[in-house]
Amino acid sequence: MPTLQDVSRRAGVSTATVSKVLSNTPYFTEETRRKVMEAVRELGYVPNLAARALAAGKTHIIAVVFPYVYEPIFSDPLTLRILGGIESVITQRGYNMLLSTPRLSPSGPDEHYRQLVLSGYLDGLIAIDNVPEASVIEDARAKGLPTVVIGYDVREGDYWVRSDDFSGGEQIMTHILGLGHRQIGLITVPENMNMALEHRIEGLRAVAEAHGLDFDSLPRANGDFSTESGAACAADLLTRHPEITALICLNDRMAMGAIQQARLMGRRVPQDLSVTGYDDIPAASSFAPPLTTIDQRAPESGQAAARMLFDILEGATPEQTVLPVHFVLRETTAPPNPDFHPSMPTNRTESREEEPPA
Amino acid sequence: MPTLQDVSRRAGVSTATVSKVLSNTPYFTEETRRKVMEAVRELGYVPNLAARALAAGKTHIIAVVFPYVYEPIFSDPLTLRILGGIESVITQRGYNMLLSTPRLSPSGPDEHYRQLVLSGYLDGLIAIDNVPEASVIEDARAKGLPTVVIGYDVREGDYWVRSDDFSGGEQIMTHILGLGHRQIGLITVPENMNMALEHRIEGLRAVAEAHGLDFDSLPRANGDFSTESGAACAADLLTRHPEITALICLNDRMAMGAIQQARLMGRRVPQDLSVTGYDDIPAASSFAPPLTTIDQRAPESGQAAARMLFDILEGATPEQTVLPVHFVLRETTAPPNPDFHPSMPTNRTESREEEPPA
DNA sequence: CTGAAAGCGCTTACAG
DNA sequence: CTGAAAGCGCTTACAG
Repeated sequence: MPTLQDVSRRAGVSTATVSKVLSNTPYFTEETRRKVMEAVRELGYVPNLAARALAAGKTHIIAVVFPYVYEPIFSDPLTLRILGGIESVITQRGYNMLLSTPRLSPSGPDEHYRQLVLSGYLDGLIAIDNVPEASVIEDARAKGLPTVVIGYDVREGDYWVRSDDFSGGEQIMTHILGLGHRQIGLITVPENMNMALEHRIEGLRAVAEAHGLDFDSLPRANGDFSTESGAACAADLLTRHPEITALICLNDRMAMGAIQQARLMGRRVPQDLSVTGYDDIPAASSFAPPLTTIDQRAPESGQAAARMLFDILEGATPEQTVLPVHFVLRETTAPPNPDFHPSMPTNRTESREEEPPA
Repeated sequence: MPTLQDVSRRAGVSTATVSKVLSNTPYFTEETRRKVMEAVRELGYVPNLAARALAAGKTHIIAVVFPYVYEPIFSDPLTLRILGGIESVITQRGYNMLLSTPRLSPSGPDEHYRQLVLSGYLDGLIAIDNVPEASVIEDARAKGLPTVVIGYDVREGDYWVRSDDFSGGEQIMTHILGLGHRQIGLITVPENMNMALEHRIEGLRAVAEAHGLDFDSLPRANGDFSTESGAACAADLLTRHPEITALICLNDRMAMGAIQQARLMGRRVPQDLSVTGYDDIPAASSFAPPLTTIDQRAPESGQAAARMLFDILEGATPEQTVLPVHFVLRETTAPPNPDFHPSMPTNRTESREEEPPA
């Protein structure tokens, strides 16, 4: 591959001049510029990024960090949408995106990741961080690497973007209560697993208590975000508390699992049981019935985080951002059915299709 | 940040020695090694990757290339699963993954991407390439950058991994024909859009013709992979050809759209209409009814591609790989219903839930 | 406006 | 087994 020196020789100027022309420094004649650009074209010169990085101290690489915690991030549809949002602005600015997925345990992220952060390879870092037990940005903070986190695990002085999870929780509970439900089951995840979900819960709690409900006495089961765990939680809750008329699930996948399980147990959704999700993943709208849920605008939060990072890189001091959340009313919620008696034996086995009209 | 030189001073040895100890070159005393490692620890030394890349000519960065063609890759669930497969082996080998999503037009990929490929920043490249009109690996080929493509748009001498799309097509058609269907509609994408899909079609054709069917006369509509386009195609096909009893869709999202549309038009799936998908995306199993489809083992193909790349990097000459595909029988296919008469008016509006048992 | 020269932080033959 | 020194390909004050 041709180097800067090859270009300078061919153009009959110094390497300094070539470098300046290429980096758009002002102050050189049009003639010089022309000669240089011609040599570049003739030689097919492309700058060596490693050399440039070493000399200039800038790599044009942004790390996007999605820690592996309890499950592979690659099975979470939300991830891809956030990533897409981040990618669009990084690409548009001419930067490159290094996708890093450190394994995160209570003792911190893995060694390879830590080395990467400290290696000088990165101009900036965007991390999802909602796990209270361990941080993926400690080294970045120590090194002073420009960083923005998407989530809640932050400290004073960190830059962050987050979705308004509290409001999402409020909106869900307001909707369910407004429909007339009082026997409400909760499908959540264990405490200390995810701070975003804890804020959703606080939103639920605020509205419930404002309505005089004892939130802590509501039946509750913990899943792990997966569809399967949602089904298991629903089975547990509906057998232990057959009086339940509404199930609030903290993500869409658990909601979809819960609906399938409820159907197996002879409950029609939404007639005999209302169910809500959270996230509005692509499958939510094509699910049958389409899921009532919260759209947290994942791509926008990715974009906001990336823009914030570039602001920092340019020396600005951006404002922290809380992104609004949007309630999506679809077909899995309805008023409680006064005629439904859970003890009534149902002999319908799983039949997902309608019977032909009589 | 401390440099190699700081370490060498502290340890009382040369930088050459430190470098060798760190890179596990043999031939130095245990004592030297101990001194060096201690200095490294005390100083918290982390090698500068840009300097290492420049000096050694190896960056430990692998680019993963998912071209944008007709739609954002970030809305395709398959993408994430392939990416997950690739990531697992790249991480395990201690490499970093640069995710690049060039915009691809008939005149080739965008300039920024081309610069990246030629910049010396990359040790290797893994690209999805199924679009016949333009290649994302031309520059990599010219430069001699180790590359493996997932897909069909390859030339003699390229390394590739692909899923057995032909067999997938065969298996689908065998299943549909075996059920007794002869009035079959096809939901595909336009020609020259995707070579993998063309191989699926050839598989369908082979089996159809072996059964004496005139494949080219089968009703066919073109979508664009999206759920919405699947619905539109189904609407088109079922109105123009109400005699259709089975719809073969070339991906799951179009199949899900088709099923929703069919229901709107008063067809029960699978009783009045069989529908098949392709890909077995996560939503396929939780769809109602669960989708009969083909599992193309996306994560495995990602892994196979990454392993192949490391083989090349180590100087081996790996074999091209065709990955087997797996038929997934679920609940959207059944024998044709002799009693169904499409002309019969149906007054059922969209009702995704069962009626209560009489 | 242009160039000579030092320097970014490593690795790698080559000597010893 | 260890070290001196050149070199990877750029950028950046500093002079002129």
